[in-house]
Amino acid sequence: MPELAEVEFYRHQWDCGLNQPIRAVALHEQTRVLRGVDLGALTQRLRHARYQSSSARGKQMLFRFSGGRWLGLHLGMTGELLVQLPDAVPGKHDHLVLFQKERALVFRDARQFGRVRFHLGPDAPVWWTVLPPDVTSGAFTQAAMTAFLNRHRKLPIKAALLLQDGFPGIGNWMADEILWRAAVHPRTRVGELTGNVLGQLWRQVRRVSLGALRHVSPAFGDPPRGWLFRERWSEAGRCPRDRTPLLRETVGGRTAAWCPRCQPQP
DNA sequence: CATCTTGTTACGTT
DNA sequence: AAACGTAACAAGAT
Repeated sequence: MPELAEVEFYRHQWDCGLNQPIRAVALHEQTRVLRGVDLGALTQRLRHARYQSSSARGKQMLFRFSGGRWLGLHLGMTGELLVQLPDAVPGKHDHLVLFQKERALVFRDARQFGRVRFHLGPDAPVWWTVLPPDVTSGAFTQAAMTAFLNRHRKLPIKAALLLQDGFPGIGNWMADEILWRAAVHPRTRVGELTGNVLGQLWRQVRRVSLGALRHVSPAFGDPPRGWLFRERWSEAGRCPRDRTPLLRETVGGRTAAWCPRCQPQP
């Protein structure tokens, strides 16, 4: 499910456990989600540690615990964070559960495309520090975006928007939303985009990201009427602007939905 | 039963 | 060496 706004929603689900110690850790030993993790170290070093803070960069999350313990989480396609009662029994897809006195912090992921990382040390792990700047930050300038796109000139723009090195946190629905607003056909090759269109594209990356954070993150709400989001999932979806029936095809390995009138063939 | 899924990554080819 | 396209991962919904 999660793109940057949904990631923020889930991250805050664990806020109620801030400043409280972990009493016990439960995990599934044979789960894809925990691949590469030292399970013994995670279990023992997280116990008695206090949950201090969290942050998100794109679709990545980092949770900080006392004593230099760091938990990295990625939600994949179906991951979610939730809170249950302290005596909850971990379910089939609850791959990691942190028990506190008054609650259980649960990482659930049915499809197991998500990922857990664990790091010990005074500073954040390297994989975190080398993540690209958020598309909502000052570092994401039009020049920076263009420099990234120049390395992928043969790619359909829809596929380029899904590259996390250049557009961290953008996923399938946000990419379609951005292209619809910028009036760009998803199959347009990056190299075919003109200066004007690149400006539009950059503005819409920002608008859609900020809008998603505002509308979705607080309560997992849907974006308001007028967003492509409300139409793109259904077979009967229509363009919010002119009511033209949307088209859907696979572009860059994912389903793209677009308005053939607002986003004409390149 | 067939097909679909808001994500990455390994691998072979260009 | 990069960039590119596709299969694979796993499980539930339709």
